[in-house]
Amino acid sequence: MSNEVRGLSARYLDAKKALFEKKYGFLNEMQRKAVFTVNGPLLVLAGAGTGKTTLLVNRISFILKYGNAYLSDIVPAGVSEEYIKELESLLQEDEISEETLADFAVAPPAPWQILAITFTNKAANEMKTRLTNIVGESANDVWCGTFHSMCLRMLRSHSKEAGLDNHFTIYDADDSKKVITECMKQLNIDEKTLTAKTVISQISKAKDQLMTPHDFDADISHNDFKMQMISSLYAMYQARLTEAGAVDFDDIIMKTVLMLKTNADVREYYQKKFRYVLIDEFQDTNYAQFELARILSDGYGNLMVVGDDDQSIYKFRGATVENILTFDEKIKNASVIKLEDNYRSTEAILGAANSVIRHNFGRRGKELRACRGPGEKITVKKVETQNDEAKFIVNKIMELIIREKRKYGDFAVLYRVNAQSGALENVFAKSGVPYRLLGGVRFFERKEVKDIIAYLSVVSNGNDNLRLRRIINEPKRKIGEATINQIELLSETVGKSMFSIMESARSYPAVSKSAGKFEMFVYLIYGLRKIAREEGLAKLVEKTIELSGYGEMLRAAEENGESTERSENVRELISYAAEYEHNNENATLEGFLEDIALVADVDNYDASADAVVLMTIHSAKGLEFPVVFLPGMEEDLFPSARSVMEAEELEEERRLAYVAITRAKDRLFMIHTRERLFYGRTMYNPQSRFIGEIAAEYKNEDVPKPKEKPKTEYGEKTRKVRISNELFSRSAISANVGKAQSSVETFRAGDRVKHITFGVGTVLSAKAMGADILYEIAFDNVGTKKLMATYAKLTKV
DNA sequence: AGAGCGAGCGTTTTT
DNA sequence: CGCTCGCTCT
Repeated sequence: MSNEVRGLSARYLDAKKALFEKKYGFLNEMQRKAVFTVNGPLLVLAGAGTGKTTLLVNRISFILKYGNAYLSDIVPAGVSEEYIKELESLLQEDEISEETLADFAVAPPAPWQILAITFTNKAANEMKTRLTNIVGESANDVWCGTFHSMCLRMLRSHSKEAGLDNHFTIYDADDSKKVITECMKQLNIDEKTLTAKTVISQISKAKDQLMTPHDFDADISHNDFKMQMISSLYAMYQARLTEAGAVDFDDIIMKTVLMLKTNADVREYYQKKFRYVLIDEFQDTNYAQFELARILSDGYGNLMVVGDDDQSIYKFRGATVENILTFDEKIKNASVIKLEDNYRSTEAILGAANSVIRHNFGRRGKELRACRGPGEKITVKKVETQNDEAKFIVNKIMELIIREKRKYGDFAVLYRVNAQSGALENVFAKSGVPYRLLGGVRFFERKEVKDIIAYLSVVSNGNDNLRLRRIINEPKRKIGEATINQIELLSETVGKSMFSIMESARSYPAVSKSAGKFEMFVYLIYGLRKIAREEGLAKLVEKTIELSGYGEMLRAAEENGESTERSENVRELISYAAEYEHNNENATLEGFLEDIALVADVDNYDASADAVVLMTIHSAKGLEFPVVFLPGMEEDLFPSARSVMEAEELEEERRLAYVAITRAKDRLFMIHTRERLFYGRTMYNPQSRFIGEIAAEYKNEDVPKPKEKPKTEYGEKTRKVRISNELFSRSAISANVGKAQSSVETFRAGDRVKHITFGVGTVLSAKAMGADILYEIAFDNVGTKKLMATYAKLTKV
């Protein structure tokens, strides 16, 4: 090769890279680097708000369009001086077309050769939507979903290799617990010796470690009495699931990994298939999930993981931060890229977040850099009770809506435990501020919904003994506990499912006298199976509700004055089925049940609704809000009392605080109370240590003024009212306020008024502020408050 | 079989 | 405080 040609090659490669750099100029340098690094293992440490989803979406679309174009040093044969000049001149253009870049494409994969795994359906859907916006419909063929949905897809295609029935049922946490409780009863284990909760978490841990009941039993560290019991329970539990043709959530992952490990054909099939594997939220993965990622990416070795060790908040349910901390030790030749430019929050908020998280040890070490202005300092507010806390939040929201022209949807109230939501909800409900409460009992966990789903499960899988038990006498069919136990006993001795015993009850003397009742039930299921085959899914759900007598039962309950909520929920399930049918051409009952099992919450947070959102900090991960309130910033609540004993747990709490702080874009309020009623007990806790960890320059401590002596003139008793100098006449206010506010009643100083939250009081002053009126009111029981007319909802008394 | 009542207990949660 | 669970009584 002559010197001249080599020079041309270098110039060609430079021009190519420059063109890509320019095309992706909307990303920062590190993001671009992560997009272009498509070969080999890659760890991206992405701090909060550093554009992680943007990166993932663009990396996938880049791979789809150009494959290995950026890194490749292939130079087309006979590349000419003219051609390179043309490329170089393209660089001067404002816009670089995709066609131009497509010429550089090196072996771009088909969409189905890319596997992108997230933790929640929400994240998966967002990724799909954004990907579709860039690459169009081909995004649908990318394997993009949660760990569980992707594994299920593999298990379904290879159910035989995984040792599963064609129609297996998925048991949720509730189902698992029931099975465990049954097993414990059978083994005569008292809940006082060993709680079902402990057993479940141990089994779950074992499955995370890919330990079968056999492995568990063989583990020498499990030789104490308790572990022996757990070991027997694990074996028994697993046998029950197998009989019922069911898998639990952990099984979905474990069985996939074990199948891939033991079956070379299946393994090689997927290893050849997936040229690129991407895993999101890697800090929340467990051992089994890491193994899965490792095996699936072993064909091409293109495994990219993204995460933030500082946001690992799910250790309590089996996540191992070590996965991300030691990724580059475990996976050879891994590149590491850090994203530290934060586009979300103000300097004050980031400063606070950084100063808190710095107190943790064992970090990868990242420091978020602010790309926005300094912003307002964080407000730390101390109040008396949790009721005052809620009122402070509501008032602040109302104030900021007017002062800063914000929408209700801009606000989030994030708390440590769901039990805090009650006091907040009360005040919100009274104030008239629209709010949405996340958490609590989810739609698919409601009893009536689970019951109907249990019917559908039995229709789909007659072996599902647990679900059969659930509905066999719901509504009442006069099949009592004793009878059911006999069926179960027979089922165990004969080795057939409970349903098949019921089918031929007449031939078993022990239960033959109830055979008539069983037949009714069996025919009900037969009938529903026919409907499942011949009519649509929504029809099936509807007829299940009616033919089972469940609908009748609910209607009867309503006539006795019960709320219509349960009927509504059940009907909601019909619409859900109709929607599923609408969205899936070949909708099957099995697919529907699977969807329900994996898509937990239909009332998911909908950012488009203009309402304040109330939720736990855990649920807020991955979300962002212009204004965030953190109530309950007290020791023993946050950090929780249980965590302060153990350094590791305290660090997890601190990461949780970090997540909470970094949700805020513009404003952050931390509130703590002097006293708090919690589980019926009053606690008096000092402010959270996390407030203390925030450097003073980022926070404003709003220390309550030294106990203001209650001024008698504000009191109900004396009826003396201080009249402010700033008082406007009624007409002056109206004039200032204009037409838009005509529905708001106006008041003048001295008027007695009533506010729905604060009660009765006397107007001290009224002042026009733009289109609104600001009232200062001395409430008889609450002291002085300033209220905006648009939200104050005052009435004359 | 089902109502009624008292004891006990209560992080965080997605799939 | 408010829910669930299990026991007892009808």
